[in-house]
Amino acid sequence: MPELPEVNTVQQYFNATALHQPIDEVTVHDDYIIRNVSGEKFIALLTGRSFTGSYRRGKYLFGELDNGHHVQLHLGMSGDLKYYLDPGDEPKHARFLFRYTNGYHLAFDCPRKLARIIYIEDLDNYIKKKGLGEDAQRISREGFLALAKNKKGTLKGFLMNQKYLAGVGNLYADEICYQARVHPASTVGQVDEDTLRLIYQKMQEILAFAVDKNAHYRQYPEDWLWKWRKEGHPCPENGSTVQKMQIASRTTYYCEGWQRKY
DNA sequence: TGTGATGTTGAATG
DNA sequence: GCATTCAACATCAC
Repeated sequence: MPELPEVNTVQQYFNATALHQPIDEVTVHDDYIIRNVSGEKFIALLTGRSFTGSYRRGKYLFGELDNGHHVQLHLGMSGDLKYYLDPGDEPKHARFLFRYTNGYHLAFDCPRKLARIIYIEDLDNYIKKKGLGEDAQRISREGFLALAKNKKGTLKGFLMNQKYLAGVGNLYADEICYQARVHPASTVGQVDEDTLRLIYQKMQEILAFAVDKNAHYRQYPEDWLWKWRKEGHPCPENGSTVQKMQIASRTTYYCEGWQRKY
């Protein structure tokens, strides 16, 4: 579920299901994903509390508690939330769940266990210490350009580095590079400013569209790379075939000849 | 059977 | 200290 638009969708789900109702009971099936406190401690910290709001920064979602503390709900590769009444509807890989006063449950489902749940007393301090970059949708164009200056790494590695900007992952990085017509392996510092502005603009358009569609990729335009992102597929723009290579340690797809390399 | 997958991290390297 | 790369993490699906 995991890049910015997907996490935004989960945040809306969280807001619609988790806020302003006391947590009667916390059940922990597997505390592997709870990284900074034990399952026991987690139960003690949350029982009787309620969530009053949420804050999302890139792929990082934080539930705000009525004591001012926060719970980080990072989805990893396969995290998801499910709200349900009948205990029989508990998802298969629920690692922990809350039962509310109204009898409903909210479960954190996570097959691959790469999620990261953190109990945080001081959110500002946590984010600062972590060095988490500004949200990709909220960063200013000037801020983006300043970050890109003199970077020696690849464009894709830059876009995906959460310390620079938070929210872009593997799929959206490829989409942004494709639509801006820039090769993902380009050296960031070599890309001229007009092109960086275009990359920023495409990033905003793509993220806004995906957020608007609640990250339901089936509703994405047919000409998005995402729709035919596989090796050897013909590129609709110039008749070349889609290439596959590793960039910044991630599988990357692009159209040779369509995307200029700097 | 083996491979790869929308994630991050910490160690290693330049 | 900073920037960058990459193996490791746990599980499932093709």
